[in-house]
Amino acid sequence: MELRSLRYFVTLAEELHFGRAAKRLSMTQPPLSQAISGLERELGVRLFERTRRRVALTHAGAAFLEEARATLARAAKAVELAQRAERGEVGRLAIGYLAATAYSLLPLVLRDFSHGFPGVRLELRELTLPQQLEALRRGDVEVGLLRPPVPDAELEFETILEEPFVVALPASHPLAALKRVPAQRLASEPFVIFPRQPGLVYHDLVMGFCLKNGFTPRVAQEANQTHTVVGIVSAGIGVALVPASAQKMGLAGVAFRPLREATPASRTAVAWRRLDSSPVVKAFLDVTRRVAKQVNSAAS
Amino acid sequence: MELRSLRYFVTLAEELHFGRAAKRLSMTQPPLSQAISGLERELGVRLFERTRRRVALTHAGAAFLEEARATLARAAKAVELAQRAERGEVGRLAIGYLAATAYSLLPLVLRDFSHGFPGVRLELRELTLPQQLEALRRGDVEVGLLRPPVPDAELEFETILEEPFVVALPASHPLAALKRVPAQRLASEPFVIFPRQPGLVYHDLVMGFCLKNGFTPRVAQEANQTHTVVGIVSAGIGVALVPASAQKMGLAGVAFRPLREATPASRTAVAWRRLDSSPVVKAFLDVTRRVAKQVNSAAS
DNA sequence: GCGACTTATACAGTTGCCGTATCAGTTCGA
DNA sequence: TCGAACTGATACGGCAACTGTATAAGTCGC
Repeated sequence: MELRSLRYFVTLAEELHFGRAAKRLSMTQPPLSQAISGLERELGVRLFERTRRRVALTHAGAAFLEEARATLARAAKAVELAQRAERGEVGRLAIGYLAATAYSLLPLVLRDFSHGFPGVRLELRELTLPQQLEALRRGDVEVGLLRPPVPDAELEFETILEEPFVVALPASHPLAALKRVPAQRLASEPFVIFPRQPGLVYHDLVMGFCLKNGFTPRVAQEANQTHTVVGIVSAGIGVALVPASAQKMGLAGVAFRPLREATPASRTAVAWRRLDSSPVVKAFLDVTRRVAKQVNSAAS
Repeated sequence: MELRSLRYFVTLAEELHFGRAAKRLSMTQPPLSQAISGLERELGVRLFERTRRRVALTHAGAAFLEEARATLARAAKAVELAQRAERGEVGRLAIGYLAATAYSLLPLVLRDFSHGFPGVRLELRELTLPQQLEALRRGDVEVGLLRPPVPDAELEFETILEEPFVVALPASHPLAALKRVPAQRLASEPFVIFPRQPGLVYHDLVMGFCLKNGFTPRVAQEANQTHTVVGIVSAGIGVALVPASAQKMGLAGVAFRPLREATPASRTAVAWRRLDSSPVVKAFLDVTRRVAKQVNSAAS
């Protein structure tokens, strides 16, 4: 049995007239007669009650009509879905992200992506950088929002966002009265700082900045995630240098001030498996780049 | 697009090998290659990732596979359903029945029918005889269990059950002490009787029986349904002659006793529209006849 | 680097679908 | 009552599309 037979059958069932049905099907009446009787023979079921003058559905025909329509609809849906899938408009996408991105980049990307691709089910995993690398390798997530670099030949990444570091101070701290903080004034402050770990550059960036400005920071506390660092600052333990987007966290008890000196860039990147040809991933990367461009231009 | 293409596609998606897929499809490899690339061209979607040596599904192909399988399954279901419909194994059937049959014939018929034809959804309507005739004419029910005769040329009926009348007595009535009641002993009793209505024969049957036995019953109360009559008897208002199957009602406070004399037959019939060619109706009639035959032979 | 393997292409034969012509039966009006 | 119009079925020829055989082209493994 072929879909063509079903299309003929449904049309005839609607018209109950071979001539008109044939016309609607852009064909002549004889082949339609043949096709229908062929279908009946194939099924072993009389679908139409035919006098020489009138056509009516049998009970079996009525039952078949419902299913035939459903079959045709499902076939159309299959085509539609395949085409949308190729354009990356359907499927699922697991996204790994650093807690630090959850307040700035991620929500913007998610808003744009879910708006443009409502057929894609998103799975969100808040993961640290090493967890993300592992998840990407294992295929647990398809893309990750993280800090470059990504030292893995299987993975590819692209820096999408650059922002300066700012000083995070307890709200009551005297330096919070300044509009811009000179680096020198931090020389005697206790620091909350990212730990030195292989693959994590923040420790080196912050240390390098301090050394360049003539002092070695006194480490009061280490923490390896930005939101943890900011939380510790809000508790009054010390000051910290954090990416400017940390201000978006909206945490009470913390003041953020730009530095007078130029800081290194805090970079955010998106990473994916090098071999991944998924159109959903491609679409996500496109959205991410577009959103990041807007964020960058709005910041400058 | 045709189902053949889908069958080819699904098989190839399962084998991921043109040669083996072609073998499973009882064809050679070249036409399969052509059919698949034709399908891809028609959809405008690459379904397979093909190197010269390996075949893999694309993401769009995976999405299409799911729908293609569903489409084929639905098509198979359509065929199955049409064939079962022609055998009367699916559909719906609205049954009208007298309250009197609800305790004896109807449950037996329903049990057998729903067992033999689980695909048929039953709709049950308890209706009086004139209501049933109207419902049958209007097509609200396809079949009816009722009292013959059926005075309508559009309808056909068949008597399926004959049973004697018995006396229904208040449980405390002196005559309840007898094993069989002589008709004469009812001469002075107050009677609960079916009203005289055109098309209803019970009134005439009961009156005829009494007259034949030498008395005219004194009418204490009229009621036009058997279960109402029995209810009134149980309230002590009088005695009544009712079909033997009324005993199945299981109503407290009523005793049933056979009569010493032969009574007219209380007949039950099944009726349907003369033009109705529904296989479901045919199947129901068959079941009804079979069940009635068992009931009749068990009673004699 | 050669052989085996796998998919794509070329070409010819056949099947099967479609259109034209026509038949057969029914309905309706004169 | 008879014929004209209408409707579905059948006959037959043409053509498109599918299938099979033969073969090319590219890849993997030894």
